[in-house]
Amino acid sequence: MSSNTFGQEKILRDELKRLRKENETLKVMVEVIGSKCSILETHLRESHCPPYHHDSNKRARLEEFPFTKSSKICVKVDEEDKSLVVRDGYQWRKYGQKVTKDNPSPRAYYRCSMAPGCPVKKKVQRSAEDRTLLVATYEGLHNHGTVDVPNRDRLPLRLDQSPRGQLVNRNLTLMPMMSPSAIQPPIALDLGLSRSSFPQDPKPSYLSKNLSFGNRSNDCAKIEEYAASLVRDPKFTEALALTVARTLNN
DNA sequence: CGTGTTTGACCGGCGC
DNA sequence: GCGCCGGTCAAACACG
Repeated sequence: MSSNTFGQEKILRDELKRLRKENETLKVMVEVIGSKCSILETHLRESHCPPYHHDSNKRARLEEFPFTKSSKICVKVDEEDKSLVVRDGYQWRKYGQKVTKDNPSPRAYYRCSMAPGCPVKKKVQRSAEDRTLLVATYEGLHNHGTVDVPNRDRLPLRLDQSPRGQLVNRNLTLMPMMSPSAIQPPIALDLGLSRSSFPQDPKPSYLSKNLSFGNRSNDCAKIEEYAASLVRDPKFTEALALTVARTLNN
């Protein structure tokens, strides 16, 4: 073996390393782009879902202002994923779990633990209709600022390692630093990587045909319009860039 | 040892 | 008054 061959091998290894890194970068970019799609899906679902007052629970009467005192978000997760975790940028402490009458899935109760005395609570429960949907109901107003945390665990974009080894990107929260989250809850996004990470299913789920709103031309127009407005919004772009940068750093 | 989760017990509001 | 039900508490437990 000549030293020339060793040199070539080293070059090839370096190149392979570089390509792997580039591949990772591209993966993240695809995820972020997909997140836009999920934003639209979440918003559309919210606009279609009636407020969460269908049961006769009296406490629900307090929820008169859906986006100030109480609000609901839907997050798509893997159906096999039993955990009731919706990562929304805040830190939550679980204080209870209960099986409710109208839903076989347990409901988890969380309190915000980011600031002492923060009154915000959230309930997370799997949707009775769609088992892949986690419904998180927020109550109260945060008595602290928005999230700007260096801690990796609180990063908006998180790639979890599932027990089976594939990357599970549970959700993404985009919170422009200037938006008072006390007024509007963070937007939870599903990037659909739990499936797209499988080699046998290379197509990201957000690109798949079964987007629930994709069939109606009216919805498509709405989506296009909303996507365009998001792209024009410098705050959104900034948050997106920040998320990408943080992910790459980690 | 500190922190977070689990889970059975308990509480309070409401309908009958 | 009683029972049902959602929400909360708190002791036990797990984990890093």
